[in-house]
Amino acid sequence: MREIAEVDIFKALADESRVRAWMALRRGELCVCQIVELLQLAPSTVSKHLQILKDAGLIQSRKNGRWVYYHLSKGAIGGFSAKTIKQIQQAMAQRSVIREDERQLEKICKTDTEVLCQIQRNG
Amino acid sequence: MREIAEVDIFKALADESRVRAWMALRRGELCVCQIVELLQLAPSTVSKHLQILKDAGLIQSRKNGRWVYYHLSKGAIGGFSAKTIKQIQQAMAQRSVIREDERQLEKICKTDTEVLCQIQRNG
DNA sequence: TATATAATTCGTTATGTGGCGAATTATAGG
DNA sequence: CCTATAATTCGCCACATAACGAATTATATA
Repeated sequence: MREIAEVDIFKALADESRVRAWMALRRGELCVCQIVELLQLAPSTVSKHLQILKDAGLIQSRKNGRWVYYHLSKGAIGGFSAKTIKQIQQAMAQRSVIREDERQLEKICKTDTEVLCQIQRNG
Repeated sequence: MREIAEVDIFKALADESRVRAWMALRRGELCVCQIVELLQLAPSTVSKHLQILKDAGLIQSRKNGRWVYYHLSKGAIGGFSAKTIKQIQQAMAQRSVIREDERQLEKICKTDTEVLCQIQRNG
C-alpha cells in the first residue's frame, strides 16, 4: 500500500475528464457505463481515468456482478482533510461544464443501467 | 485577460518542481536565481515553471533592475478562496521534501544575491 | 457447459510536457 | 555607446499521457 503524495492528487485532477468524473460522483455512486455515457469516451479510456483517480485515493470501487460502481472516498485523502476536499469540490461545482454535467446526469440516471449498456453496444 | 479554470491550477501544481517553488514563496518573495539554486535546474527551465504558475494565477512577479522577484498571489485564485489555498499549502507543508527545502532556503537567503548569481555563472 | 457481456488490460498512435543549451531581451554600469 | 549579465524565449529531444480498438477477464444466464 503506497502512500499518496499531494502531487499525485493534483496530477489526478489535472485532466478535465477526470475532474468531471470525480465531480459527477458527488451525486452518489455510478456505474462505469454511466460515466462512459456522461464523458462520451471509450470504455477503456474511462476505465483508465477511474483507475488514476482511485490510485490517487480520490474514489473507491465496489463490484456487483458484472457491474463496477465507483463512489467518492470519505474522510481525509493524502495530507488533505475532508473539509479541504469538500471546499475544492464546492469551488469546482460553480463551473458551467460541471453544471451541465449535473443536468446530463439527471437524464442518465433515469435510464435503466441495462438499457444504457444496450444502447452503448449498438451505437 | 483569460479566466483561470480550476483545472489549470491543478495542472500547475501537478509537477513536483512547481509545487516546491510555490511552497518556497511562502517564505516571502524570491529572486529567480534563488529558486534556480533551490531546485537545481537550468534557469530556462525554472523560468518556464514560474510562467506556468503565474498563468495559473498562483504567483506574481515584480521586476527590479535586472532581477525579477516572484511572490505568492494574495486572495482568491480561480474559484478557490484564499482560505482554501492556504489549507492546500498547509497540507503540503508537512511533506519532507518541503521541510528540507525550507532548511535549504534558510542558507540560500543568507547568501547575497549578487554572489549567488556569480556562483551559478562560474559553476 | 457454452454464450453474452461489463469492465479491464494491452498495444499503438498522436499529442503534451519537462529538460537543456543557444539565442535574445532588458537593464546596470563602465 | 559598449560590455556584462539576469531572465526569458526558442529549438530541440526524450519521455509521459490521453485516446482508441482488440484482446482478455470475470460473471450472469441460457
